[in-house]
This record gives sequence, C-alpha cells and structure tokens, in this order.
Amino acid sequence: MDPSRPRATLAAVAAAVGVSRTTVSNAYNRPDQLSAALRERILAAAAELGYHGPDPVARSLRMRTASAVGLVFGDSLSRAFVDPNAVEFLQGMARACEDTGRSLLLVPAGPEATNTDTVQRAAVDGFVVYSLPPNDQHLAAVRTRPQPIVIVDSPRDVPDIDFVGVDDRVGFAKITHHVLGLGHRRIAFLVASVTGVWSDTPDVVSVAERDVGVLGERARGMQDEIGAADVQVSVWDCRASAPDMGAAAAREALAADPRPTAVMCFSDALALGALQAAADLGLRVPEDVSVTGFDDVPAAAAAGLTTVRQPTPEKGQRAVALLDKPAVDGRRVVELPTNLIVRGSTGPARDD
Amino acid sequence: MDPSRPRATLAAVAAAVGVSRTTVSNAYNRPDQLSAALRERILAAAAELGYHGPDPVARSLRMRTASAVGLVFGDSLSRAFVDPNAVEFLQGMARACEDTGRSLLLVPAGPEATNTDTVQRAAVDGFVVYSLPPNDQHLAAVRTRPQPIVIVDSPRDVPDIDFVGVDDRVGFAKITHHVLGLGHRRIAFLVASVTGVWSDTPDVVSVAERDVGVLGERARGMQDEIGAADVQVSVWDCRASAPDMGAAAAREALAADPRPTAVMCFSDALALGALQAAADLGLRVPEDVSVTGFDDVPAAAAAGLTTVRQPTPEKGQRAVALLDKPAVDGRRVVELPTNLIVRGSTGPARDD
DNA sequence: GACTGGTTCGGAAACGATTCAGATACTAGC
DNA sequence: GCTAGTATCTGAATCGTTTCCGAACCAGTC
Repeated sequence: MDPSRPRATLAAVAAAVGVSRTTVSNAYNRPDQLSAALRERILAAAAELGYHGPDPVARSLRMRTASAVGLVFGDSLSRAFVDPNAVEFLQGMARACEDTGRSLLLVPAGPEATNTDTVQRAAVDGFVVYSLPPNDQHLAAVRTRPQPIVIVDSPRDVPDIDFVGVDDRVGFAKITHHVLGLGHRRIAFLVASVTGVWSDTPDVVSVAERDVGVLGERARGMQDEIGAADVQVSVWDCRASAPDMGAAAAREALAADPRPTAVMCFSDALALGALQAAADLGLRVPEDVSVTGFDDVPAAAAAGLTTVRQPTPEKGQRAVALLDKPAVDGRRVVELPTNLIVRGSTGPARDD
Repeated sequence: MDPSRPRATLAAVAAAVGVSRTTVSNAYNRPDQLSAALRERILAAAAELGYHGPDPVARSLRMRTASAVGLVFGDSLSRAFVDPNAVEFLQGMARACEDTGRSLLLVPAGPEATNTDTVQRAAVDGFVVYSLPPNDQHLAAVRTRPQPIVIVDSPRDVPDIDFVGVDDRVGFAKITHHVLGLGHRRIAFLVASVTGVWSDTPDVVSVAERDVGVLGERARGMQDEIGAADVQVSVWDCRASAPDMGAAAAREALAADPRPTAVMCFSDALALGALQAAADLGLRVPEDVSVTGFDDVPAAAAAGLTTVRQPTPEKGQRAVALLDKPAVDGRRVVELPTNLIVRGSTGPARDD
C-alpha cells in the first residue's frame, strides 16, 4: 500500500524474525512444518513489514505453474463479446477454470494485432485456441510455446494438436434438409468467414471447396443435401458474426428480385439480425421469408428461431479438461453432437 | 514441442553459440546492440535447440511487469456472462487491453470461492474490481497486493481507491420521474443485489437505506422522486441479474391483486425477462403493464424497452486508463452520465 | 605509438520465491 | 547414560531472465 517503502520480500521477513527463508515459506505453504507460535510471530512480522504473501510471479517461476489458462481468440477481443455464441463459449471456459481454482487469461490475437508479443508474454499453463484462421501467426506463436494446446472449432486437422468441435457438416445438412423439405429453392446464405474475405460474389460451391474452417464444413453440409437439385444459393459475406452485420446483409439479400424465400445464416447472431431486417422491410416470418440460424444461443429461443443447437459451453469445458490431462498417445479429437431445433421462423415456401 | 528433451533456456543457447547470456538476450530484446550476423547465428541456434524466446514468467519477474491486467468479478465468472451488461463491461476492458497490447486476466472471485488464492496467485500489473460487495474477502485480498487498483460500480466510498461509476441515483430518479409522470402508482421493483440476500419482503425504504452498493443508489434515486407521494412499491429480489430470474420474479409480481401497473427493473437483463413473463401471462405492454430497465444493452433497443442508458464499455476503458496513470494526489472518482431512453415499453397507467 | 571515439561483447548481481537434504534439540524408553 | 525417534528449523541450489558496468577491439588521427 505504501509505495515509498522498499518492497517487502520473504527474505526481509526472515531477517526481521531471525529465521531462515525456508521457515517463512513454510509458514505460508506448510503450516504443519513449524510450531504454531513461530508461525504467529512470522505472520505478525510480515504484517508489520507490509508483506502479504509470496510474490505470484516468483512463485510461478520456481514452481513452473501459473494457475491460469490462456484463451487465444480469433477475432479481436472486443468484437468477441458481440457474438452471443462466443460469449457462451467463454462462459464454459470460465466455469471450468473457476471450478479448478484457476484464472482465465484472455490473449488478444485479432487480425489487426501486428505482432505476437501478447502470446509470447502470456504466463499460463496451457492454451485454448478458439476459431483461428489456418496459418495464423498467433497459432504459430502458440505452437512454439512448450505448454499444452487445444484447438476449438478452427483450424481443424492440425497434426499433433488436440481438437474440440462439433459435427458442423452434419448439423448444417440437417437444417438444410429441413429447409429444402419445406419447398425452398431460392436461398440466401449469410456467412461470416474467419478465414478471410471472399470475392464480391462467392458461390456456395467455392465456399465449400475452399474454406477450411467451420464455414467450409457447414457449406459442405449444405451441399450434401442440395446435391444436384435445382436450388439457387446466393452467398453474402457479413465478415463478422454480429446482428447488425447480419441485418445489413439480409437487407441487401432480400432486395433481390426474385426475392429468396429463405435466409439461412451461419450463426444465430446473423439470423437475429436477419429477422430484424425482415421486420424492417415489412416482411412476415415465416409467411414471406423463412430464416434459420446456427448455435441456439439463448436469444434464439426468445426470437422463435429455427436453428441447430450445439453445446457451446460444453466445448469450453471439454477444452480445459483436455488441457489438464495431456495426451499420452496421439492426437485427441472431441466431436460433440448437434440437434435441429425447429421453431416458428421457418415455414413452407410460398412462391408467387 | 518435444517434452522429453530438457527445457531449452537462454543459457543453453548462449552456450551453444559460444556467447554470453547477455548477448542472447540482446538478440531478442535489442537487435541494435549486436551485429546482424551474430544475431542470425543466435536465432538459428535457438531454433535448432527448440528455444523460442524468453520465458514469460522469468521475464516478468525480472522486469517487474506482467503485461496483463486483472479483473476481479463480484459474481461467479460463469454467471457474469449471462448478464449482457457485464458482457459489455468486459468488452470495454478487453478493448482497452488490446489497444495497449496487454492481456486480460479474469480472476474468479464469486461468493462460493472459499479462499482468495486466485487473487493472490494472479500475475498482473493492476486490478480492476467490478461490482463487489463491501467487506468482501477478495477485495481485502486485492488491497494487500502492491499493484494499483480501480473499483468499478461497487463498493463506493472505499478510501484511497480510485473509482469509476455512473450517477446511478440521478439515473434512476429520471426513469422514476418518467414512470410516475405516466400516472403509475402501483409499482413492482425487481432488484438483484450484489450485497446480500434480503429478508422475504424487503421494502424500498429499507433497501435505499441499507444497501451500500449500486442498488442502494438506485433505490435512493427512486425515493427522491417518490417523496411523500402515495406510491406503492413492492420489492422482489431476483438474486442475479439474468433474464430467467427476472421472468420468474415478474410472474410472481404480476400475479398480485391488485396488479402493479408498472414493473421497474434494476437492469435490462431483468426487464427482458419481465417482458417475456408479461407476454407469457397474456399481458400487453404497455397497455396492461409498463416495463422499464436500466443499462440500455443492445437487446433493449430491439425489445423496445424504456431504460436508462449508461456508457458501460466506457467504464471498462476508463478503469484501465486509471490503472495506467496512477494517482499522484488523492483518490480519483470518475462519474459518467446517464440518459433516459424512452421506448415503447412504457405508457400511461390504466387502472380499472 | 599513444590517444580517441565508437562498436560489440561478457561477468555477475539481482528479481523473489521453493525445496531437498541435512542439522539441531528434545523426548521417551530401556 | 545411551539410543532411537520426532519435531523443528536451516543452507544452499535453483527457476530463467535482464541489465549495469566495464573490457576488448578496431580504425583513424596527431
């Protein structure tokens, strides 16, 4: 509290009491190793000197443990909190951390970060990498660190690194099956790619072929269902999974003539924006246009959004669990299930 | 990457190249202090040995800086992500951190944490304390640390510690004025106290008098407007600022006979739940019941909620800014303004 | 050849703790 | 009185860096 006085250290306390450093250390970490009376004297002297327990950094250095796990985010941290699905993931990780008495270090690694210093300076026992583009410099930086690593969602298929994700392809196939079953043949596909910006008018085939992240998986799931059927899919890149981005793209997509009868979204965040856009345009859902999402965030239920549920908080917990029990043989892959949740935002196509 | 081989240190690299540790350190931290050729040789040897830059913990110890700021949360971390206002605060802090190239350490300090180890083990350059009850053990633990501290929201009036908050009292007075002006005289007040659980049926006067946190401020603002007027206020403690909690309490509150004509909520999170409850009960808003919130989270606009806007992300940024420029003389208090935002969820009282 | 000014490099002391292998004293048992 | 055993405490090495201060070197000038 008093910055003027020289920093109190364990050695200073030891000197004041007239015991060795070992004994002071024991007073804090192994009370059974010294008499209660001496311990009291040490604690009193410590309080007197303004010493309040071992320095966490020095302790970390010596013990080789930081009691913290690091989370490296694909998007900029401040934008991460705009996507409710990312927030749910954070929640899962936070719960796992607090259950084990550790802290959670959020490491900024957005695309605008020009260097990887933050990763290199992070004092953690392990890293969870969430939704990073392949060949990202931060991923490379994390890999050079000796701590255990778990990748969530993206990139898939990194050799030697444990992975947690869901069956995105199957999940998106399910919801595509549902939409096609309702008769929709003109579909706007709102996406947010973490792997880069697309050309002006990407088509779904090239997305499915070229995107190696979550988006590619879902696009392939869509293709699995469409097959050779005569379905027109227009792709709109929203660049970020946020409601306002989805609203903007949906407004544009719904202005097309002929208008798509369904708007399928990469995420609930985008879909919630799309619902807003439809309302703004005076379109009824699902009579005039059907809307679907992905994730099943809490707001989706309130909005009556048809979507695919994935156990997002559990992803965070599983990732931390993998960190704690390092692999003994080979790469571990945890693939969690998805479920189609049909609500009121989808209905039969009505083309007139 | 290869855990079997002995950990590569700066000293090992120095030995391999045949230079001193100083020189290797300079190769990483001050490239201008040695010839480019030697630097290349050192980096090559480092790569060969599997050394990838200075150990962050050792570096922290020596340099007395952790490049991270700590956030101590009043609620359990996993519940923090349920309140959209807390998420917005996090977003503000995250932005401030990434702008300055630091990481953000989330330190669990919920009421169920039995010890303060996490605080004591946190390697950070400063602490932001968010919405903690007074006399909390974690706050005490933080205060023993020599790092700078900033308190946000609660507790107010801690001597010597910088503070960031908003004019909660004035803000709540504004919205109370609005509601009373619409003729409401039977009001349900949904609260979430961070300072403890109340008796079964607290009344607003005792809340205003006894709560020393944000809730107390707002309750006092309410009282300022009500004065001696004949207004019945029933208080419902939701215990956590989450939509489902608000919904449950609102259902109960709206079952009373005579029914309150307005539900005023401590936060938007509760109010969003209250809106849901009203819909479930078949009550029209605002014809049958008016609902108000506080915070103006993004979802409030979509829901058409009358509320009080507070610049939550800015709170996070200002807190970090205070951390960076330690006070030279006396305690600093930053009080940000609030604005009444009238939307469609409030209307004239219609008592029949 | 001594001196100067500018590079480049090394020695060694911090930074603040933990921990293992003893040392010391003290009690109990015979 | 002697030994064994236990409770209590200490010495010293170690974790992996950074950095101050001085030394070495080299070319050029008087």
